[in-house]
Amino acid sequence: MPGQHTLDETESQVATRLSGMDLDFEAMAVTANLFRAANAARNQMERTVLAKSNLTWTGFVVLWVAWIWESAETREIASEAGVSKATLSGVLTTLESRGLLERKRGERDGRLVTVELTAAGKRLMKGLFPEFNKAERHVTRGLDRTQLPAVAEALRQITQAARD
Amino acid sequence: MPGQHTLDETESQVATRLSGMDLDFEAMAVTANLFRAANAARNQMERTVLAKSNLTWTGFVVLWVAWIWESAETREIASEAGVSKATLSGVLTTLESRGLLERKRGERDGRLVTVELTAAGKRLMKGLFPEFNKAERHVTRGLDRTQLPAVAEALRQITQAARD
DNA sequence: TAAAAATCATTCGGCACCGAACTATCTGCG
DNA sequence: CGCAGATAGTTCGGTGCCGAATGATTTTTA
Repeated sequence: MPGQHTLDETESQVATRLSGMDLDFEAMAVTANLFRAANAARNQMERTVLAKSNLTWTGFVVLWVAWIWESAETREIASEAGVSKATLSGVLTTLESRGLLERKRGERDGRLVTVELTAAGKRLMKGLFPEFNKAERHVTRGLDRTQLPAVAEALRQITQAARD
Repeated sequence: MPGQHTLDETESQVATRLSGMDLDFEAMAVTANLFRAANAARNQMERTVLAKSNLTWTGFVVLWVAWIWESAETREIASEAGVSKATLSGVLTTLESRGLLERKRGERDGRLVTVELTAAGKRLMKGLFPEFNKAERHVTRGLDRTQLPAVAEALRQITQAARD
């Protein structure tokens, strides 16, 4: 019964299947595991932390950005959250309809919209974020604490490089 | 003009805003940068490599898994690709309608479906993958080559930990 | 061996997600 | 001033994405 492959099996199958091609296997291993890790961590946190508050991942990230910055312009939120402005527009509508945040037209510049959490939104984040952080600790528990800053830094480098 | 914050600005704002709370800031930095990096890399690769073949990220990953394993069962593809079987079902329908792969009912077990690339699918992957790998090299170019294996290993640890 | 339980894939409803087209507003240059 | 071009956000159409419910097949159990 095939079915489930381990990470090692997958990587060795990759090496066999692609041998002879002129490829950068080390870069491949980094990106492949980057996506696997991000996916696994996201799914884990959605199930264990976000589901009970009926929040999607992106909804949470949007609330988080607005919370951290007290008040934020939409283009800024889109950039921080890593979604397009089209997506953000829909997500904001959802969150606004649930009373978690408010849109405000810019006064000085009528094109801009700033977003601010409502009291309910702030309350939610205040209760939720410590739990979220516990999950963050959980998914990083396999790493030496001393190497955490180096891993974070490596990921920052990837982010920079991917922005061209 | 606020608008765009750098990574450093964001992280220092986070530290200020959350100071006093009992949080694991190092774990937070790792996961926050994990999602940023994965998102940035994915968007980059979608735009530069996948868009011209009119493939979505998930479509590409699904093709990739089936290509690497010659032929794969759907539950296996879903697991490797990091999507639910519900999502996979739709994606397979899309890719099948474009003639890139074929579904085959299991003969021994009638519940199973195996997926195999068509000739067109194999041709596409053969041409596309080297380009994809160039993009992988591109997004990791900010890292020391000597540290690549260690970064890949750290990401494997996160994947493991997130699978509970 | 018939009925119950398990396993696998698909369908369904609802939100997320994007690029492209559109509307509204602002800025700069003549 | 006035209009061309830039910039911000929303809308639109089509896919991805998930959990829950469903349908189909196999395995287990009584």
